[in-house]
Amino acid sequence: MTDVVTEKPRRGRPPVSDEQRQQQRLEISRHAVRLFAEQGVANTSGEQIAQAAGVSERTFWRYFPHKEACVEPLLTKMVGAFCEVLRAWPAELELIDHLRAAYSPLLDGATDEDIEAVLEVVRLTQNEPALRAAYLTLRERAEHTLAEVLAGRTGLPQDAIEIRVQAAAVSAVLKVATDDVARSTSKGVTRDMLELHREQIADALRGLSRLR
Amino acid sequence: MTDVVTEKPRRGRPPVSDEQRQQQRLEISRHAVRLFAEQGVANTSGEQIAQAAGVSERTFWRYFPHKEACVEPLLTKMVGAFCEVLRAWPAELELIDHLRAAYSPLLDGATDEDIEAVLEVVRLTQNEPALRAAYLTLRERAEHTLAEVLAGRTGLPQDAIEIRVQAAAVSAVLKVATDDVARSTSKGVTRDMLELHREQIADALRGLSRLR
DNA sequence: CGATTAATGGCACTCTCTGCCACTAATTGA
DNA sequence: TCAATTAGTGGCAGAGAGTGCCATTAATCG
Repeated sequence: MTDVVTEKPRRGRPPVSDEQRQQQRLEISRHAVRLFAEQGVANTSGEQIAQAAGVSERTFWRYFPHKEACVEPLLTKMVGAFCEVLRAWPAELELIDHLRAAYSPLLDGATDEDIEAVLEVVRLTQNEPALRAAYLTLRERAEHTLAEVLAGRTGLPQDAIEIRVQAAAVSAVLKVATDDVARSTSKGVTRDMLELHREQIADALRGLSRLR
Repeated sequence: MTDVVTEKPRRGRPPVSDEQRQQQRLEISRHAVRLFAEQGVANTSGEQIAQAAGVSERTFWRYFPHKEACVEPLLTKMVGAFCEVLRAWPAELELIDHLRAAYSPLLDGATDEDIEAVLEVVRLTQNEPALRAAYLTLRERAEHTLAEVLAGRTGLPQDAIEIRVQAAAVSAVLKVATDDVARSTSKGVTRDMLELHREQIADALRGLSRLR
C-alpha cells in the first residue's frame, strides 16, 4: 500500500547535503563573478574559474551547466528573500503596506559583503547580455513561487491567467526597481538607498493601476 | 559646419539592404526552427542548420551570433506587431479599448503559415530553456519600445521608474497571454482562439489593478 | 575593362561542455 | 580491520560552438 517511502537500508557513502552543495556553488560563484567583473565574461574561461575556486575544471562543469549560471547562487539570494517576504504576507494587509512593514531588501540575513556582491552582479547583468539572459531566466522561475503565494491568497488555481499575470507583474516591478538601485549604488551603498528602493517598489506597484 | 552627412561618393559593391538581410535571417530561421522542433536544440548543430538553409556554416554564424538567436526573427514578428499597435494608441482611449479595437494578434500582415510558425516557436521556448532565455531577452528589448510609447503619452521621461514599470508590466501581460494561446493551439489554430487571446490580454490588464 | 567595396566560404584554432573511466572518500556490515 | 557499496573528483578525449584570417566571388562605378 504505502509505497511512499520504500525504506532502502542505506549503504555506502551518503550524498552531500543540499545545503553543502549550495554552499559550494556559492563559493565558486563568488570567484566567477569577481573574474567576470575584472575581465568580462567572454574573457573568463571555465578553466580560470575552476582554478580560482580550487577545483578541477571537470568538477566546475558539474556544478554549473554553463558559465553564465555562475551568477545564479548570488541572485537567488535576492530573489529568494523577496519571495520569503511575500510568503509572510498576511491576508488582511495591502501588499504595499506589507512590504513597507516587512521588506528590508537584502538587509537582514545577509552580510554587507553579500549585499555588495549581489548588487555588483545585477550591475554586471546590465552590461553582459549573456548574464542578463541567465538573470531573466532566474526571475521567471521565481514567478512560479510568486504565483503560488498569490494563488493561496485568492483561492484561484496557481496556473490561472490572472494569477500568472499578477505574478509576472510583481516580478517586473521588482526587476525594474532592482536594476535601478543597482545602478544608483555603483559608487557605494547606504541604508538610505535601500530604504528608497523599498519605497520605489511601493510606488511602482501603485503606478500599475494607472495603466487603465 | 553640417558634417551630419559627409557625402561619400559611393563606390564599389553596395551593402545589401536591411530588409534583404532580415529576409535572409528569417529564411534561415525557418529551417532552424523546424530542425529544433524535430530533434531538439541540443541535437541540432550549426552545420546542420547552415546546410538546410543552403549557406556555409561560416556565413550562418555571421547571421546569428549563437544558434538560440535563430528564434529571433520569428518572435520579433509577433512582439513587433504588438508594439506597432501600441504606437497607434490614441490619447483619448483606454488601453483596453484600444487593443480591442486595433489588435488582431498576428492576424493582419501575416500569413497563416507565419502564425503557425510563431506559435510553434513560442511552444518550443516552453520546453527548451536555451530558447526561453533568448525569448526573454527579446521581450526585454521590446520593453524599451513600450516605454517609449508610454513616455510619449504621459510626458514623463522614457527612463522614469513608473514608465519602465508599466512597460515591464504590459510586456508581462503579453507574455503570459501568449504562452497561454500557444499552449492552447498546439492542436491547431482557429480565429476564435486568437480572439480569445485578445480578450485575455484585456482581462489580464484589468487584473493588474486587483493587486492593490 | 580595372578599381573598389561587400559578401561568402574555407581553414585553423580556441573555448565550451560531455562521456567515460579510474581513483579517492565516506559509510555499513561482517 | 576489512571487504562491499555508493558518492564525489579529476583526467582525458572528443564533438560542437563560435571567431579571426584570408582567398574568392559578386556588384557597382567610371
